[in-house]
Amino acid sequence: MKIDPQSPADLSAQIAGAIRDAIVSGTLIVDERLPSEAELADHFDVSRPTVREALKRLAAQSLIRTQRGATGGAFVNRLSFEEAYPQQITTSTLLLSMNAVSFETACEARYALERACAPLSAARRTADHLATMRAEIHRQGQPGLTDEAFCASDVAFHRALVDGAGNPVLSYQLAGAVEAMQPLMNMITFSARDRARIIALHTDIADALERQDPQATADALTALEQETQALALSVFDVRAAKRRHPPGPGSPGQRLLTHATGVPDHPAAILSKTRADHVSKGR
Amino acid sequence: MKIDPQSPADLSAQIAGAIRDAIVSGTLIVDERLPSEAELADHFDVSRPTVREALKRLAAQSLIRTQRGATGGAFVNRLSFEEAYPQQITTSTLLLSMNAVSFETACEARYALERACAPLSAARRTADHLATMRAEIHRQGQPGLTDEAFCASDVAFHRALVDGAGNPVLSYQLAGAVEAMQPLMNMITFSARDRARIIALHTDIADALERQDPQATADALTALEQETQALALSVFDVRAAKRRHPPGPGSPGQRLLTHATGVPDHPAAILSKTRADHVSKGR
DNA sequence: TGCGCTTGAAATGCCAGACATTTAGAACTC
DNA sequence: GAGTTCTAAATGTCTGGCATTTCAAGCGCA
Repeated sequence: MKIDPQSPADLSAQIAGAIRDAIVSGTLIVDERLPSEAELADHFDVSRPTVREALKRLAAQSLIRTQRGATGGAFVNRLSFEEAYPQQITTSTLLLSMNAVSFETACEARYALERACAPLSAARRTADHLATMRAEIHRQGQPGLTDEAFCASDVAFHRALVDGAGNPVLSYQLAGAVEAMQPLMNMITFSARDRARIIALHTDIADALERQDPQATADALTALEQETQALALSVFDVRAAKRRHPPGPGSPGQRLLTHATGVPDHPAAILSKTRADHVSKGR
Repeated sequence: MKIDPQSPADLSAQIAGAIRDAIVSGTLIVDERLPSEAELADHFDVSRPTVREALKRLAAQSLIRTQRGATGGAFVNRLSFEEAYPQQITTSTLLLSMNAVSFETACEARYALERACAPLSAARRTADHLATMRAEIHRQGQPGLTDEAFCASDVAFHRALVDGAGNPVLSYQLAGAVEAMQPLMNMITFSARDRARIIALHTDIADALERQDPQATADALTALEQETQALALSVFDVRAAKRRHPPGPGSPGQRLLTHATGVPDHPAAILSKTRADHVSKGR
């Protein structure tokens, strides 16, 4: 494991990269203890703070965890799905909010991915998954529910659908789509949305899953997608009409959000706070 | 923006979390310059090295970039899909290699996601995408091709299929699946695989996409999935037979890889090296 | 012998101060 | 006005040290 002191890149970045490669390639195995900071500093011929910066970079990606004390040190962390979820969601959220992604594109991707789960979920969903979905549908129908709570329930409903497929890899991959896109889409549409219509479509989905009918499940998801797209279109029309100078045909299209344009339409504060950084200690 | 000096969490982790929240919530907008390290140290009432550790954590997640010199500093980074790709792939690779994910589960997820792209790709694939796929098929048929090169070509083929959907969000979400799972799956199967059979199935896929036939595309993908699953089964059978004491019915099943068991079957060194850490400078 | 306490060592967490390097812009010269 | 030099600001790095946490060995005592 070597670094190049002449490289223009930061030493701490180089060191972090070298250690990361060792972890990814399996040279360092799970729960193995890395050399102490002093030993690493000696090995790479740098100072201890530089090594520490490198280790913090790795800790931020949950590749290592650190423990204080006599038998402490840095250990290769067994990256779990639970740990990876919040990072995935944070990254997906920022990708959508910082880039010129149209609502249509995000919505299309989200439902395409969810439809991929439909046949598996129809085949394997347990009674628990169905019960969760029914409960969320019921909650969504209660009067006085805030928009934020409706949005959260919506996410929980779709999470249950995805988890119903019984495939943790799928659930992980979908987490970014469902948990990041859904709240952003809702922020745009929920002020105008017709809750009764959404609830009816959710009921269609749950019914189809209960019957274990994959085609009906996919069709219901498609209907929900079209409903969402149509709703978004009307929202954008209203907004465009409100502006005195509606954007011409050469305009960049409707951005999904906020930060990219510097003109937030809704605060992003309802996004779940994620703290992907601090790795739980212990083995 | 405040931190709690009494918290058991590292100060640098707390500071990184506070700044991350500000970025995700939009309080700090893209390309905005953060206060200098000295000012941050003063604000949070910590030393400069501690602030630096926090900034390195954020840099490791591509949330900020740093610039040296008179007008330098730390800037909120516009997270691009290109930057997020390698992180996504590294994370997916480690999730698969460090956890007890069965080959069957990973394969199922991978093809479910890819089938989600099929209808979109059938509708929108350009001549370029088709040409890429045909070229990769041709390369796969050349004699003397190493297993690693065949694997790389396989990945390129499926990337073209996914990109054909013309949806950057989908392409990003699929990157983890295709680029991380495919090489791992190939490492298990490529020694035994029947290249001619794979090439025939790839040709079926390309043909279906050329005809813009979504159902045929999905069916061809399903056929490829079944071929892969069957191939994996036979590989596992052979391996089990080679062991003097084959695992009993209560065994944990066939793990996808390597690190989890500490007994690598194949070196993971062919995984593409990713350097998700060092953010390119400049705006 | 066995239990509990003390103490030491090892490791990370944190700090102070300093120097090196890079870079943009101001100031200056021609 | 163009080119050059100088300067200041900021990050990158190092030295050295202290604080804190944690385990384990050693010791005393019953």
